Amino acid sequence: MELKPTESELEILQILWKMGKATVRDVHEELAKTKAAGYTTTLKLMQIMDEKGLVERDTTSRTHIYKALYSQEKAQTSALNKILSTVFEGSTSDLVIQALGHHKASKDEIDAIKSYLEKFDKH
Amino acid sequence: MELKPTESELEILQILWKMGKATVRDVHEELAKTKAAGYTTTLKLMQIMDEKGLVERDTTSRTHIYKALYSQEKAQTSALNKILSTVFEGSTSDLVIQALGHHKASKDEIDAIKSYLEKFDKH
DNA sequence: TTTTATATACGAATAACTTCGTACAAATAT
DNA sequence: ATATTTGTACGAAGTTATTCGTATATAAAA
Repeated sequence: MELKPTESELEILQILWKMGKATVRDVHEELAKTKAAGYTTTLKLMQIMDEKGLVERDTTSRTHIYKALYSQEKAQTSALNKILSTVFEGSTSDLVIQALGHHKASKDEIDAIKSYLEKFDKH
Repeated sequence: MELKPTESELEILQILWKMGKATVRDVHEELAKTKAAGYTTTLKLMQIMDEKGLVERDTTSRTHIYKALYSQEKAQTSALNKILSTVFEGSTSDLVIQALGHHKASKDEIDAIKSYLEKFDKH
């Protein structure tokens, strides 16, 4: 089960995560807002994603309805694992501190992280 | 200045970050430990990286000496930016919490993060 | 000195990913 | 009814990245 979305596939997944269910046209129009691409290009990509099992589609109607099978959380975990091993030498704390340092989180975000960290004291 | 390392180039950069300075053979032997690849493949990649400005090389001797110009920190920032926008919808706290949740940090790491967070209270 | 090992350069084959054109079927509009 | 629009399927061209073979030069070994 070698299922790792490519760059373009990830763009489509992002839209599917937001929309839940969507047609090729839905996705394509959303995509067109930020990127120039032909309709059949999007179609082809989504067909490939279906073959790979990244999405599933309901083909009962002429216009197929797609939804993501590869979840956002799976993508998050995979992305974190990858950069941890390739650029952070496995150090979670380095990653976290870098993230906090360069992408200034809001007060609320900081609080959310602090309260999350409390869990680690609770045992 | 469009300088973004590819997957293979990143593997080589990782080795250069560790070694500081290295020859093609140095890098290739290190690479061979985890991956099968011909010597000239590594050579070619490193030549391309030189053209791109990802590395620089001293060519005064027959055996060229390479070192990374693209720093590990730059790679870290770039990697974080990318996954923040592609899979974390820009939420640093989501990223941090996911990172802490799935890759259990050691007590020391948690402490390092906590003390880092104190800075955010200091104003 | 002659062979052998090791180095770079570079063209080209291969592979992976992306994009598009065309064919054709079904739905909608005229 | 006929034309137009909208949909899928699919082959293939285009692009980018990766891999490798061969030529050639230098250094080291025999």
